[in-house]
Amino acid sequence: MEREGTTPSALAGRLGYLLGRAHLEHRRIAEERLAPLGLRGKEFGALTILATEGEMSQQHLGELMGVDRTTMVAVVDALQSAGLVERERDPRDRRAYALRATSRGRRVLGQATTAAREAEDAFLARLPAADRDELRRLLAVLLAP
Amino acid sequence: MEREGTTPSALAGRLGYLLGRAHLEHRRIAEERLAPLGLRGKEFGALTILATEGEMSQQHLGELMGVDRTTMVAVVDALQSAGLVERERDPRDRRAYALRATSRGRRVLGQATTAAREAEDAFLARLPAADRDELRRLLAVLLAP
DNA sequence: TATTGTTATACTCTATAACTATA
DNA sequence: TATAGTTATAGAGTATAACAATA
Repeated sequence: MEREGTTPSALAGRLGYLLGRAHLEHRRIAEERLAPLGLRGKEFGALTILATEGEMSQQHLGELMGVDRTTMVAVVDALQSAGLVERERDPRDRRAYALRATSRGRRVLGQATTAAREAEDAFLARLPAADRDELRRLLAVLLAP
Repeated sequence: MEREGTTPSALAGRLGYLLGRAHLEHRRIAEERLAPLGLRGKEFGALTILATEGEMSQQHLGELMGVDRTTMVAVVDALQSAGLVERERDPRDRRAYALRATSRGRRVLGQATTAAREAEDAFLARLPAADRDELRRLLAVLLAP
């Protein structure tokens, strides 16, 4: 897709169209704000999970994110090159890594979290606060297991 | 992405994550229901616009959909091969087409619209009716011009 | 000169298959 | 045998550049 444009009335009520456009537009804003920190969206998500939930394998991290393990290699490569995540072998299973956010990773994550919140606020600017929470709630219900 | 899985608590409130997962899941269901009719999501969207708003050029159709004109070529090719859309030159500007849904196109669109509504219902199954409308309303506000 | 549709091409994203090292 | 990580590779999907026909 190329531009934002206006919603054609024929698609105005189509959920797929609305979700697709909203997702694309939010991602555009979020990637723009994360770029100065050297982070892509997936890297930010991975760093968030590692900092919040502690050490885990690449495979498990990928499962939590809904990303294939082959895709996770490049994501963790990027985080490691930037010094935000460390790869250590898990002593209980030396096939797997114990991935860990570095202190620098936690510091950058703090800035990235602020940037992400600003991106959300920019994207949600047209909605009053109550509606923002309602949108999050509705989406969370749809994705609940 | 590969599977559905559960939402990791660290990302549960992240709008980008919620929108991305919701969009992906809805598209999965919708493409599944449209496939028996020989339609992809974009083809369904293009056919809907043409049937609703009348003849227009490929360029204009692409702009309404938020899709590049080079991408529209294959979309319209598919619709034309299936006999759902006709390409005629616009007599007022012979560089452009006047794209038109055929009667067969309108007939298939009727079935496809039913399939799309069923897909939306399946996706929204967890939400009461009032919340479904609310979700659509909130997304529409965010995308308003 | 500019624009519509087209093609060739390249780039991004992601998954499948096959490898290695461990289990 | 099976699994974690890796690589090579292939397939979508989409965009950029260049072209022909028309304006």
